[in-house]
Amino acid sequence: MMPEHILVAVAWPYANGPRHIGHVAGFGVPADIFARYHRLRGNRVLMISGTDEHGTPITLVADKEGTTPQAIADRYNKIIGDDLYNLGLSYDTFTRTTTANHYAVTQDIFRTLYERGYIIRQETLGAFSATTGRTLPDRYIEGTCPICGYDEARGDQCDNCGSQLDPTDLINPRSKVDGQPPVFKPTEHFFLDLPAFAEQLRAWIDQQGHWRPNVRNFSLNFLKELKPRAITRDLEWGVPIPLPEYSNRDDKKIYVWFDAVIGYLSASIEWARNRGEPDAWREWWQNPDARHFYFMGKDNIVFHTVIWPAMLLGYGAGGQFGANPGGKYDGIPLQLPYNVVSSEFLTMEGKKFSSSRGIVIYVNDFLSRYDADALRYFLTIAGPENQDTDFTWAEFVRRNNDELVATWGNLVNRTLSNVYKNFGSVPQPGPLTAADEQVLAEVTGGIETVGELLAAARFKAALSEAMRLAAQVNIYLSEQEPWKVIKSDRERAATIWYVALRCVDTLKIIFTPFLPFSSQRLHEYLGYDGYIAGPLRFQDVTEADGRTHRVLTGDYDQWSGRWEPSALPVGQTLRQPQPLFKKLDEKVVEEELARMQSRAL
RNA sequence: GCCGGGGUAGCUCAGCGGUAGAGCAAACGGCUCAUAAUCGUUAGGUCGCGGGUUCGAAUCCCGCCUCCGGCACCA
Repeated sequence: MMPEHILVAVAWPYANGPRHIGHVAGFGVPADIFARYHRLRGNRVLMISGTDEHGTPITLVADKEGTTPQAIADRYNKIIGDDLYNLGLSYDTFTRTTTANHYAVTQDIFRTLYERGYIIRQETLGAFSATTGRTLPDRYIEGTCPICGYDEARGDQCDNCGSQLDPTDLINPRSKVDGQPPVFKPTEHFFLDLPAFAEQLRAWIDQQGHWRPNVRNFSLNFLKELKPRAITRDLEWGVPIPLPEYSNRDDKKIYVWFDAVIGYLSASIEWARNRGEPDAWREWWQNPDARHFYFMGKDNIVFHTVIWPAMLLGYGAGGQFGANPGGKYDGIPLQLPYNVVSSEFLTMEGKKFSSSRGIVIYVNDFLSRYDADALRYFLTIAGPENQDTDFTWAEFVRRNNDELVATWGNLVNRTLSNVYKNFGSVPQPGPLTAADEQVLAEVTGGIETVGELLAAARFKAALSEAMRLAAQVNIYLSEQEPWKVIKSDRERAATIWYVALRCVDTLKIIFTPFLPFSSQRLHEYLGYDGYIAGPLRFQDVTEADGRTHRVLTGDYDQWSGRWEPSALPVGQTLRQPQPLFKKLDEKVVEEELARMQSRAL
């Protein structure tokens, strides 16, 4: 089978603070499982993302700390990058939106859309901060609701009566940031002409029968009331507008969302350049057979199903980057998303995550006490794949101890301990019985069944099936009782343990996308060398302007793992095994709840 | 308010037109190689409420209750 080109496009974490486990549950972990699976299958995967570093919230954090937006972005780019590395998220390129490359690609898309008439100018009445002169987004304006009299209504809606509002509707409007009344004045903005693409988008989305129904329905509905959308803001922090009259102005920039989605393309271009093959990204973006999978939370659906596709349609095969005169992909437009995999939300002990109220567990804090695979297991088996789900410490401990440790960890440990102690290497089997053949066939079948579920982005079902297969091997061992058999018939015991080892070795591959760290350790206990999948590394990239930034990447071409059944050689020497996972004390629940309580004070 | 998605065993969830399912928790039993891990058996639900379509409805339709999300300048 020809290797497929798969683009795994992961939502860009916003760099105004550390990210909590809800963020990585929604897109990071699922996307990584998907990417790892496809790499094991031998497909050519390009997994890209980065930190999203423009926009109002970062400027507010900077103001509060008396520093620059760039300093804030630098700090959280580092923390978030470290988190993703520690979680084993195997990005080909995890970069950032403040690179010269990203600015160039963003401006190319803006300029191309503008020249083709898809970006139009319009004057609007904007709200500005009286103290800083910057745009005050509707959400940052508070006042009394003209309908119900609630005095903490926001500029976009009243949380008390639910009415849709304009900031100018509010009685006694004031900035949420400094309490001053906002200044309203006319300002020119650029609008993306979304209605120009409405029919094309509708026809395209109609054909996407493989999308999750909520994604498709929601997007089609969104198309019904499509209006031009402002893509600039009165802000000094952002990508400059690439038009002569704005080149020297520092008060109007491209809106963060417009540049953030372009990151999928700019990061791909950066990946190719860093690799020394500047046109390599075209194999994913202009190859008609490539498939693009986007992973994000449900709040971001329309940016990926409507707005970004509209931008891509408008850009087509043009611009400075898209054009490939005389090249292999001359005149071929950029690819639209193949699937948009949206997750629901994770809640924390029954409540919404809230940094300000202390209802939160940050990724780095979590990983300082617990293993990445334990978190990856929980977020996959109990995560918000199809509906909102709740993270509780009690459930985390229970799933870790009763499922991960007891079923899979114990199967590995009892098998390796027995074989290591009694044989030291993979034993030579005698003739296989029907029971032996059956368990081998069932586990081998998992390569197919779990693989199909992974390809369909049904991660919860895929991991459940893998766990069921591990339980099947535990049943097999209970029935065969090799620890008894060895006392009278060493050859038969050797056969049983050989079968169990083969099953464990196949399950190791099946579990690798979900649990890469423990699978690697198991790989070594089984006597193999090299990396089954990994490792990740950081790379420092210096651009033409002399600035340097750090990119998370990895040498994934070197992976030795293949999505195939075990071919464990008889006689291979095992290494001394250790338990794969840590059993957690029940006291962890109380400790963590107390920790959360103290943060809330 | 409008749009979308949920409400199924004590808990977490799967099923989405053809005799109610899984894991965990519970009760009992087996095993003791393994991180007291494991294996088996049992028990447990008028599938949010009310109507309708159908030979047959968790599953389709209508209404209602309730929870979550989105609603265009939060990202």
